[in-house]
Amino acid sequence: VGADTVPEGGWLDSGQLAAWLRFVAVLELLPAALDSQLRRDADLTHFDYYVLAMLSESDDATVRMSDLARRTNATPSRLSHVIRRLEERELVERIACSDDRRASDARLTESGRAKLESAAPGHVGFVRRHVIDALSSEQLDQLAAIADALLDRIDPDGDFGPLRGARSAAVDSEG
Amino acid sequence: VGADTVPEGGWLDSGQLAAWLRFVAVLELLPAALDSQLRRDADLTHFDYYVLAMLSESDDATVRMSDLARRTNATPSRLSHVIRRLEERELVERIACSDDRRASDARLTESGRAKLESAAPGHVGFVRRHVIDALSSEQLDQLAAIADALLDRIDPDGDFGPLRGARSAAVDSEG
DNA sequence: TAAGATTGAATCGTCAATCTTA
DNA sequence: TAAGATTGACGATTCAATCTTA
Repeated sequence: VGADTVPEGGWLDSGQLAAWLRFVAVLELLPAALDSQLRRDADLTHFDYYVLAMLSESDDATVRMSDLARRTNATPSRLSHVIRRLEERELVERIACSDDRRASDARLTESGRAKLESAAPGHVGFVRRHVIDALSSEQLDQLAAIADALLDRIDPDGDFGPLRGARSAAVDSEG
Repeated sequence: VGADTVPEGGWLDSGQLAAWLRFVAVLELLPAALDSQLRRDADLTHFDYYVLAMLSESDDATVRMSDLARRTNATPSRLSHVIRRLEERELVERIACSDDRRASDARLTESGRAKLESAAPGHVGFVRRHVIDALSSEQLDQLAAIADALLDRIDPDGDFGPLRGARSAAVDSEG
């Protein structure tokens, strides 16, 4: 590297900065909009909704806490607080685990399923109008690829989030 | 519309859902990562940093509160609390406005500028490594366009955020 | 009457510490 | 010794109400 180059990547050029500033605006405004819609219409945060949705898609509507934390992109602490609040509202219940007595399962109650089903149409409609329909189908594909690339950097070990990209269990490969 | 169509757009297909789930993971994890880096290295939230950065780029390092709220994508209430905390740490100061006595200006102090300058290299490096360098230059352009499209839906009146897209003050146009 | 800004109460998330069991 | 999970204290954001001035 020459002596008079910018040190280690340096600042952002104007195009990079403009893209970053717009993206930051989305990072601030979109979660706020999702929370606002769900709180107003269903008295749920977006994270609450997500927890209920992940439970509803599982066998017996039951998921191990540590697994649920991973699926909802949350720390164990955050999930524990949220599950406690949802349990007070009788939307979920906690069940002690028989095979591993350190663990516990969260389970969606009937009342929780009813809450989710009453909230879902409004929420899905909101997501459709504000995100899906705002983008062309090419842009939606691009967004998925971009999100994958970002998650590889933010969470390289895959501790959080849905299974992504092309590496499910690429341990036995030759590369 | 036919009688037996799905009501108003209906659910998301599997491709749309997969893209949305990945995007939601980014919305959860990236802000947390930004906050974590800045809190650890500079005792600032990402929003704190953003406020200081917006002030530093303005004439006399001074911005009207309502204007600063728009530029930082924040509600007046949120900004007011944050500015109070930053003022207690002597990183900003508030100045009563002479021309409009309802308004007040926030101004970056010398100490605030020093804080920003000491935090900037580490933060910019983090953004570069985790976002900019994770994407191709085509993807970064795509992300800017996607963010624009989303902001048009989330904030159609442009109450928040940086000036965007092709409509700066398109009032006098013919279209 | 509305714009600009602030405040206090309540809620939510984070961090560090803890407790139990594998 | 580490994994799974929880707790309490603290910090940050939201919501509704308020206050002042245009």
